[in-house]
Amino acid sequence: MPGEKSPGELNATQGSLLGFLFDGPKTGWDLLHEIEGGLSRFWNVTPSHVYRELRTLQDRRLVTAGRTGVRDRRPFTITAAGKKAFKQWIAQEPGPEQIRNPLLITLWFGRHLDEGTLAKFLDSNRKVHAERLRHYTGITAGDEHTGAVLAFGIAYEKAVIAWIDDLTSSPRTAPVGAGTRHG
Amino acid sequence: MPGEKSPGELNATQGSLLGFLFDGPKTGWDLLHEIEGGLSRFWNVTPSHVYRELRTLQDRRLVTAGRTGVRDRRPFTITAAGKKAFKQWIAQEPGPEQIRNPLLITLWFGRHLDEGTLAKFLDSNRKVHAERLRHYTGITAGDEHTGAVLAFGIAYEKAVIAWIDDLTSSPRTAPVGAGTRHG
DNA sequence: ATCTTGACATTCCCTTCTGGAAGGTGGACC
DNA sequence: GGTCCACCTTCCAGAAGGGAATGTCAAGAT
Repeated sequence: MPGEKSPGELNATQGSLLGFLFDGPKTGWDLLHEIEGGLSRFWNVTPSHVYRELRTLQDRRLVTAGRTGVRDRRPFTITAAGKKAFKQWIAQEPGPEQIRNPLLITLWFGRHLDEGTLAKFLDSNRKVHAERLRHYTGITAGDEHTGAVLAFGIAYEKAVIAWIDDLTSSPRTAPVGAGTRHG
Repeated sequence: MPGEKSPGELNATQGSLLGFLFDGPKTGWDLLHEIEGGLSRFWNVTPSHVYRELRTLQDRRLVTAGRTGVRDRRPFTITAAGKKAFKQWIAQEPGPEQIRNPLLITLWFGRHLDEGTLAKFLDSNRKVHAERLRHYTGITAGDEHTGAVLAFGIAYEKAVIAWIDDLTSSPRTAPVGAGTRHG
Protein backbone atom coordinates (compact mmCIF):
# COMPACT_ATOMS: atom_id res chain seq x y z
CA MET A 1 0.00 0.00 0.00
CA PRO A 2 1.13 3.56 -0.65
CA GLY A 3 2.72 5.52 2.15
CA GLU A 4 4.98 2.68 3.17
CA LYS A 5 8.64 3.51 3.45
CA SER A 6 10.19 3.04 0.07
CA PRO A 7 12.80 0.31 0.11
CA GLY A 8 15.02 2.57 -1.94
CA GLU A 9 15.36 5.21 0.74
CA LEU A 10 18.89 5.85 1.90
CA ASN A 11 19.98 7.04 5.30
CA ALA A 12 22.68 9.69 5.53
CA THR A 13 25.44 7.18 6.15
CA GLN A 14 24.53 5.17 3.08
CA GLY A 15 24.26 8.34 1.06
CA SER A 16 27.70 9.53 2.03
CA LEU A 17 29.26 6.14 1.34
CA LEU A 18 27.81 6.22 -2.15
CA GLY A 19 29.14 9.74 -2.50
CA PHE A 20 32.66 8.64 -1.71
CA LEU A 21 32.35 5.67 -4.01
CA PHE A 22 31.20 7.89 -6.82
CA ASP A 23 34.78 8.71 -7.75
CA GLY A 24 35.96 5.13 -7.90
CA PRO A 25 36.09 1.79 -6.12
CA LYS A 26 37.10 1.79 -2.49
CA THR A 27 37.28 -0.70 0.33
CA GLY A 28 35.59 -0.29 3.69
CA TRP A 29 38.94 0.62 5.12
CA ASP A 30 39.48 3.31 2.53
CA LEU A 31 36.05 4.79 3.18
CA LEU A 32 36.60 4.75 6.88
CA HIS A 33 39.81 6.73 6.55
CA GLU A 34 38.47 9.07 3.95
CA ILE A 35 35.60 9.99 6.24
CA GLU A 36 37.91 10.19 9.21
CA GLY A 37 39.91 12.84 7.41
CA GLY A 38 37.17 15.41 7.23
CA LEU A 39 33.52 14.63 7.44
CA SER A 40 33.65 12.47 10.55
CA ARG A 41 33.56 15.48 12.83
CA PHE A 42 30.04 16.18 11.61
CA TRP A 43 28.87 12.70 10.79
CA ASN A 44 30.52 10.08 12.89
CA VAL A 45 30.86 6.52 11.65
CA THR A 46 32.38 3.41 13.15
CA PRO A 47 33.98 0.47 11.33
CA SER A 48 31.15 -1.91 12.10
CA HIS A 49 28.68 0.61 10.84
CA VAL A 50 30.46 1.20 7.56
CA TYR A 51 30.82 -2.48 6.81
CA ARG A 52 27.21 -3.14 7.68
CA GLU A 53 25.96 -0.37 5.43
CA LEU A 54 28.16 -1.59 2.63
CA ARG A 55 26.54 -4.98 2.92
CA THR A 56 23.11 -3.36 2.83
CA LEU A 57 24.06 -1.35 -0.24
CA GLN A 58 25.34 -4.50 -1.85
CA ASP A 59 22.10 -6.32 -1.12
CA ARG A 60 20.25 -3.52 -2.83
CA ARG A 61 22.55 -3.71 -5.84
CA LEU A 62 23.72 -0.13 -5.36
CA VAL A 63 27.30 -1.29 -5.07
CA THR A 64 29.08 -4.43 -6.18
CA ALA A 65 31.89 -6.09 -4.32
CA GLY A 66 35.04 -6.83 -6.27
CA ARG A 67 37.19 -9.89 -5.78
CA THR A 68 38.75 -10.15 -2.38
CA GLY A 69 42.32 -9.06 -2.73
CA VAL A 70 45.25 -9.10 -0.42
CA ARG A 71 44.35 -9.36 3.27
CA ASP A 72 40.67 -9.65 2.56
CA ARG A 73 40.67 -6.21 1.01
CA ARG A 74 37.43 -6.01 -0.89
CA PRO A 75 36.82 -3.03 -3.17
CA PHE A 76 33.26 -1.85 -3.66
CA THR A 77 32.16 -0.25 -6.87
CA ILE A 78 29.10 1.93 -7.23
CA THR A 79 26.59 0.71 -9.80
CA ALA A 80 24.46 2.74 -12.19
CA ALA A 81 21.55 2.21 -9.82
CA GLY A 82 23.77 3.36 -7.00
CA LYS A 83 24.65 6.56 -8.78
CA LYS A 84 21.03 7.20 -9.46
CA ALA A 85 20.09 6.55 -5.84
CA PHE A 86 22.85 8.89 -4.70
CA LYS A 87 21.72 11.67 -7.00
CA GLN A 88 18.21 11.35 -5.66
CA TRP A 89 19.37 11.25 -2.07
CA ILE A 90 21.68 14.26 -2.34
CA ALA A 91 18.91 16.35 -3.87
CA GLN A 92 16.69 15.89 -0.83
CA GLU A 93 16.41 18.47 1.90
CA PRO A 94 18.97 17.48 4.54
CA GLY A 95 17.53 16.55 7.92
CA PRO A 96 17.96 18.53 11.11
CA GLU A 97 21.32 18.70 12.77
CA GLN A 98 21.88 17.20 16.16
CA ILE A 99 24.31 18.25 18.85
CA ARG A 100 25.13 16.12 21.84
CA ASN A 101 27.24 18.07 24.24
CA PRO A 102 27.80 16.57 27.70
CA LEU A 103 29.64 19.69 28.83
CA LEU A 104 26.42 21.65 28.55
CA ILE A 105 24.59 19.17 30.75
CA THR A 106 27.28 19.52 33.37
CA LEU A 107 27.07 23.26 33.04
CA TRP A 108 23.28 23.20 33.28
CA PHE A 109 23.58 21.59 36.68
CA GLY A 110 26.56 23.72 37.60
CA ARG A 111 25.07 24.79 40.90
CA HIS A 112 25.86 21.31 42.18
CA LEU A 113 29.55 21.86 41.49
CA ASP A 114 32.17 24.09 43.00
CA GLU A 115 33.59 26.76 40.77
CA GLY A 116 37.02 25.22 40.52
CA THR A 117 35.73 21.98 39.04
CA LEU A 118 33.58 23.77 36.52
CA ALA A 119 36.45 26.05 35.53
CA LYS A 120 38.66 23.00 35.05
CA PHE A 121 36.11 21.39 32.75
CA LEU A 122 35.74 24.55 30.71
CA ASP A 123 39.46 24.94 30.44
CA SER A 124 40.15 21.40 29.28
CA ASN A 125 37.31 21.77 26.81
CA ARG A 126 38.83 24.97 25.51
CA LYS A 127 42.09 23.13 24.91
CA VAL A 128 40.33 20.54 22.79
CA HIS A 129 38.66 23.17 20.64
CA ALA A 130 41.80 25.26 20.32
CA GLU A 131 43.71 22.21 19.15
CA ARG A 132 41.07 21.37 16.59
CA LEU A 133 41.05 24.93 15.35
CA ARG A 134 44.80 24.78 14.98
CA HIS A 135 44.43 21.52 13.08
CA TYR A 136 41.78 22.91 10.73
CA THR A 137 43.74 26.00 9.84
CA GLY A 138 46.55 23.77 8.61
CA ILE A 139 44.32 22.01 6.10
CA THR A 140 43.79 22.96 2.49
CA ALA A 141 40.38 22.00 1.18
CA GLY A 142 40.08 19.96 -1.99
CA ASP A 143 37.37 22.01 -3.54
CA GLU A 144 34.90 24.77 -2.85
CA HIS A 145 32.39 22.52 -1.14
CA THR A 146 34.64 20.60 1.18
CA GLY A 147 36.14 23.99 1.88
CA ALA A 148 32.77 25.23 3.04
CA VAL A 149 32.55 22.31 5.43
CA LEU A 150 36.01 23.13 6.70
CA ALA A 151 34.93 26.73 7.13
CA PHE A 152 32.04 25.55 9.25
CA GLY A 153 34.44 23.68 11.47
CA ILE A 154 36.60 26.73 11.86
CA ALA A 155 33.66 29.02 12.58
CA TYR A 156 32.33 26.55 15.10
CA GLU A 157 35.57 26.13 16.99
CA LYS A 158 36.09 29.87 17.10
CA ALA A 159 32.60 30.44 18.43
CA VAL A 160 33.02 27.86 21.16
CA ILE A 161 36.36 29.25 22.22
CA ALA A 162 34.97 32.78 22.33
CA TRP A 163 32.02 31.54 24.38
CA ILE A 164 34.30 29.88 26.91
CA ASP A 165 36.48 32.96 27.14
CA ASP A 166 33.44 35.10 27.75
CA LEU A 167 32.23 32.79 30.47
CA THR A 168 35.50 32.50 32.30
CA SER A 169 36.41 36.16 32.08
CA SER A 170 33.17 37.27 33.74
CA PRO A 171 31.87 34.25 35.57
CA ARG A 172 29.18 35.90 37.65
CA THR A 173 28.88 39.57 36.78
CA ALA A 174 27.82 40.19 33.19
CA PRO A 175 24.35 39.16 32.04
CA VAL A 176 24.84 35.98 30.11
CA GLY A 177 24.07 36.06 26.46
CA ALA A 178 25.05 39.69 26.07
CA GLY A 179 27.68 40.61 23.51
CA THR A 180 29.49 37.37 22.90
CA ARG A 181 32.19 38.94 20.77
CA HIS A 182 33.41 42.26 19.47
CA GLY A 183 36.58 42.25 17.41
CA MET B 1 38.59 -7.99 38.50
CA PRO B 2 39.34 -4.25 38.57
CA GLY B 3 38.87 -2.26 35.41
CA GLU B 4 35.47 -3.71 34.72
CA LYS B 5 32.74 -1.21 34.10
CA SER B 6 31.24 -0.30 37.41
CA PRO B 7 27.54 -1.12 37.56
CA GLY B 8 26.99 2.22 39.23
CA GLU B 9 28.16 4.23 36.24
CA LEU B 10 25.60 6.60 34.83
CA ASN B 11 25.29 7.72 31.26
CA ALA B 12 24.61 11.37 30.53
CA THR B 13 20.88 10.86 30.09
CA GLN B 14 20.56 9.14 33.43
CA GLY B 15 22.68 11.82 35.05
CA SER B 16 20.55 14.62 33.70
CA LEU B 17 17.34 12.90 34.75
CA LEU B 18 18.66 12.61 38.29
CA GLY B 19 19.63 16.26 38.07
CA PHE B 20 16.11 17.30 37.20
CA LEU B 21 14.68 15.04 39.88
CA PHE B 22 17.00 16.57 42.45
CA ASP B 23 14.56 19.42 43.02
CA GLY B 24 11.51 17.27 43.56
CA PRO B 25 9.43 14.36 42.24
CA LYS B 26 8.52 14.41 38.57
CA THR B 27 6.87 12.10 36.07
CA GLY B 28 8.42 10.98 32.82
CA TRP B 29 6.20 13.44 31.05
CA ASP B 30 7.34 16.28 33.27
CA LEU B 31 10.97 15.41 32.67
CA LEU B 32 10.41 15.20 28.96
CA HIS B 33 8.95 18.67 28.85
CA GLU B 34 11.45 20.17 31.22
CA ILE B 35 14.27 18.93 29.01
CA GLU B 36 12.41 20.02 25.93
CA GLY B 37 12.37 23.55 27.22
CA GLY B 38 16.08 24.07 27.23
CA LEU B 39 18.60 21.28 27.31
CA SER B 40 17.11 19.19 24.54
CA ARG B 41 18.87 21.20 21.87
CA PHE B 42 22.20 19.90 23.15
CA TRP B 43 21.15 16.57 24.51
CA ASN B 44 18.24 15.17 22.66
CA VAL B 45 15.96 12.67 24.37
CA THR B 46 12.90 10.82 23.18
CA PRO B 47 9.98 9.56 25.26
CA SER B 48 11.03 5.94 24.94
CA HIS B 49 14.51 6.82 26.06
CA VAL B 50 13.41 8.74 29.13
CA TYR B 51 11.03 6.04 30.31
CA ARG B 52 13.59 3.36 29.70
CA GLU B 53 16.22 5.18 31.72
CA LEU B 54 13.75 5.84 34.50
CA ARG B 55 13.14 2.14 34.73
CA THR B 56 16.86 1.49 34.87
CA LEU B 57 17.30 4.09 37.59
CA GLN B 58 14.46 2.51 39.50
CA ASP B 59 16.05 -0.93 39.22
CA ARG B 60 19.22 0.53 40.66
CA ARG B 61 17.31 2.11 43.53
CA LEU B 62 18.40 5.59 42.50
CA VAL B 63 14.80 6.69 42.14
CA THR B 64 11.55 5.32 43.51
CA ALA B 65 8.24 5.33 41.68
CA GLY B 66 5.24 6.77 43.48
CA ARG B 67 1.71 5.48 43.17
CA THR B 68 0.24 5.68 39.71
CA GLY B 69 -2.10 8.65 39.65
CA VAL B 70 -4.51 9.95 37.14
CA ARG B 71 -3.90 8.85 33.54
CA ASP B 72 -1.07 6.55 34.59
CA ARG B 73 0.91 9.53 35.81
CA ARG B 74 3.69 8.09 37.89
CA PRO B 75 5.96 10.44 39.82
CA PHE B 76 9.57 9.45 40.42
CA THR B 77 11.47 10.57 43.48
CA ILE B 78 15.23 10.62 43.76
CA THR B 79 16.65 8.56 46.62
CA ALA B 80 19.61 9.32 48.82
CA ALA B 81 21.64 6.88 46.76
CA GLY B 82 20.42 8.69 43.66
CA LYS B 83 21.61 12.02 44.95
CA LYS B 84 24.97 10.54 45.77
CA ALA B 85 25.26 8.97 42.34
CA PHE B 86 24.33 12.27 40.73
CA LYS B 87 26.94 14.18 42.71
CA GLN B 88 29.56 11.70 41.62
CA TRP B 89 28.45 11.77 38.03
CA ILE B 90 28.35 15.54 37.73
CA ALA B 91 31.87 15.84 39.10
CA GLN B 92 33.28 13.74 36.30
CA GLU B 93 34.91 15.20 33.22
CA PRO B 94 32.16 15.49 30.62
CA GLY B 95 32.67 13.37 27.52
CA PRO B 96 33.33 14.65 24.02
CA GLU B 97 30.62 16.44 22.14
CA GLN B 98 29.14 15.03 19.00
CA ILE B 99 27.64 16.82 16.05
CA ARG B 100 25.55 15.15 13.39
CA ASN B 101 24.84 17.58 10.64
CA PRO B 102 23.30 16.21 7.42
CA LEU B 103 23.56 19.61 5.75
CA LEU B 104 27.34 19.33 5.87
CA ILE B 105 27.23 15.96 4.14
CA THR B 106 25.12 17.43 1.40
CA LEU B 107 27.49 20.35 1.16
CA TRP B 108 30.52 18.05 1.08
CA PHE B 109 29.15 16.46 -2.07
CA GLY B 110 27.91 19.77 -3.37
CA ARG B 111 29.52 19.30 -6.74
CA HIS B 112 26.81 16.79 -7.54
CA LEU B 113 24.17 19.46 -7.07
CA ASP B 114 23.27 22.52 -9.02
CA GLU B 115 23.80 25.81 -7.30
CA GLY B 116 20.13 26.61 -6.95
CA THR B 117 19.38 23.50 -4.94
CA LEU B 118 22.32 24.06 -2.66
CA ALA B 119 21.38 27.69 -2.16
CA LYS B 120 17.85 26.62 -1.30
CA PHE B 121 19.11 24.19 1.33
CA LEU B 122 21.38 26.80 2.85
CA ASP B 123 18.61 29.33 2.90
CA SER B 124 16.06 27.11 4.57
CA ASN B 125 18.70 26.12 7.05
CA ARG B 126 19.42 29.76 7.74
CA LYS B 127 15.76 30.31 8.48
CA VAL B 128 15.78 27.56 11.07
CA HIS B 129 18.78 29.00 12.83
CA ALA B 130 17.48 32.55 12.66
CA GLU B 131 14.21 31.45 14.18
CA ARG B 132 15.98 29.64 16.95
CA LEU B 133 18.17 32.64 17.64
CA ARG B 134 15.08 34.81 17.83
CA HIS B 135 13.54 32.30 20.22
CA TYR B 136 16.61 32.21 22.46
CA THR B 137 16.89 35.94 22.76
CA GLY B 138 13.38 36.05 24.17
CA ILE B 139 14.24 33.70 27.02
CA THR B 140 15.41 34.70 30.46
CA ALA B 141 17.62 32.11 32.07
CA GLY B 142 16.80 30.77 35.50
CA ASP B 143 20.27 31.06 36.89
CA GLU B 144 23.84 31.73 35.94
CA HIS B 145 24.48 28.20 34.72
CA THR B 146 21.45 27.63 32.58
CA GLY B 147 22.19 31.12 31.31
CA ALA B 148 25.59 29.94 30.18
CA VAL B 149 23.95 27.13 28.25
CA LEU B 150 21.60 29.62 26.68
CA ALA B 151 24.56 31.77 25.78
CA PHE B 152 26.09 28.81 24.02
CA GLY B 153 22.96 28.40 22.00
CA ILE B 154 22.98 32.03 21.02
CA ALA B 155 26.66 32.00 20.13
CA TYR B 156 26.16 28.87 18.09
CA GLU B 157 23.20 30.13 16.12
CA LYS B 158 24.96 33.39 15.40
CA ALA B 159 28.05 31.56 14.18
CA VAL B 160 26.04 29.32 11.88
CA ILE B 161 24.12 32.23 10.44
CA ALA B 162 27.30 34.18 9.85
CA TRP B 163 28.83 31.14 8.17
CA ILE B 164 25.89 30.76 5.84
CA ASP B 165 25.93 34.46 5.00
CA ASP B 166 29.61 34.28 4.22
CA LEU B 167 29.06 31.31 1.95
CA THR B 168 26.17 32.71 0.04
CA SER B 169 27.61 36.19 -0.36
CA SER B 170 30.78 34.90 -2.00
CA PRO B 171 29.90 31.49 -3.33
CA ARG B 172 32.83 30.94 -5.61
CA THR B 173 35.32 33.74 -5.37
CA ALA B 174 36.92 34.05 -1.93
CA PRO B 175 39.21 31.29 -0.72
CA VAL B 176 37.07 29.24 1.63
CA GLY B 177 38.13 29.18 5.22
CA ALA B 178 39.75 32.57 5.06
CA GLY B 179 38.46 35.33 7.30
CA THR B 180 35.01 34.12 8.16
CA ARG B 181 34.01 37.36 9.82
CA HIS B 182 35.29 40.81 10.54
CA GLY B 183 32.89 43.06 12.43
C1' DA C 1 -26.44 11.91 31.40
C1' DT C 2 -24.05 10.07 27.67
C1' DC C 3 -21.09 10.67 23.69
C1' DT C 4 -17.28 12.42 21.24
C1' DT C 5 -13.03 14.38 20.81
C1' DG C 6 -8.52 15.34 21.79
C1' DA C 7 -4.67 16.05 24.75
C1' DC C 8 -2.10 13.36 27.99
C1' DA C 9 1.14 9.58 29.63
C1' DT C 10 3.29 5.49 28.89
C1' DT C 11 4.72 1.34 26.43
C1' DC C 12 6.31 -1.30 22.53
C1' DC C 13 8.89 -2.42 18.60
C1' DC C 14 12.05 -1.83 15.02
C1' DT C 15 16.07 0.56 13.12
C1' DT C 16 20.35 2.78 13.74
C1' DC C 17 24.54 3.36 16.11
C1' DT C 18 28.48 2.17 19.20
C1' DG C 19 32.27 -0.52 20.98
C1' DG C 20 35.13 -4.02 21.37
C1' DA C 21 36.55 -8.70 20.71
C1' DA C 22 37.83 -12.15 17.45
C1' DG C 23 40.10 -13.90 13.49
C1' DG C 24 42.51 -14.34 9.41
C1' DT C 25 46.35 -12.30 6.30
C1' DG C 26 50.44 -10.59 4.37
C1' DG C 27 54.66 -7.56 4.68
C1' DA C 28 58.80 -6.45 7.07
C1' DC C 29 62.42 -7.46 9.63
C1' DC C 30 65.48 -10.60 11.76
C1' DG D 1 62.02 -19.27 6.76
C1' DG D 2 60.20 -17.63 11.15
C1' DT D 3 58.20 -14.24 13.94
C1' DC D 4 55.79 -10.34 14.71
C1' DC D 5 52.90 -6.59 13.86
C1' DA D 6 49.87 -3.80 11.26
C1' DC D 7 46.07 -4.49 8.35
C1' DC D 8 41.17 -5.46 7.14
C1' DT D 9 37.00 -7.45 8.03
C1' DT D 10 33.42 -9.81 10.70
C1' DC D 11 30.68 -10.68 14.62
C1' DC D 12 28.03 -9.80 18.57
C1' DA D 13 25.95 -7.55 22.41
C1' DG D 14 24.02 -3.66 23.98
C1' DA D 15 22.77 1.40 23.91
C1' DA D 16 20.13 4.95 21.78
C1' DG D 17 16.70 6.87 18.52
C1' DG D 18 12.14 7.41 16.29
C1' DG D 19 7.62 6.87 16.06
C1' DA D 20 3.39 4.10 16.13
C1' DA D 21 0.21 1.98 19.30
C1' DT D 22 -2.33 1.80 23.48
C1' DG D 23 -4.92 3.33 27.04
C1' DT D 24 -6.84 7.25 29.94
C1' DC D 25 -9.03 11.12 31.56
C1' DA D 26 -11.13 16.10 30.84
C1' DA D 27 -14.11 18.96 28.67
C1' DG D 28 -17.41 20.32 25.65
C1' DA D 29 -21.43 18.85 22.63
C1' DT D 30 -25.82 16.64 22.22
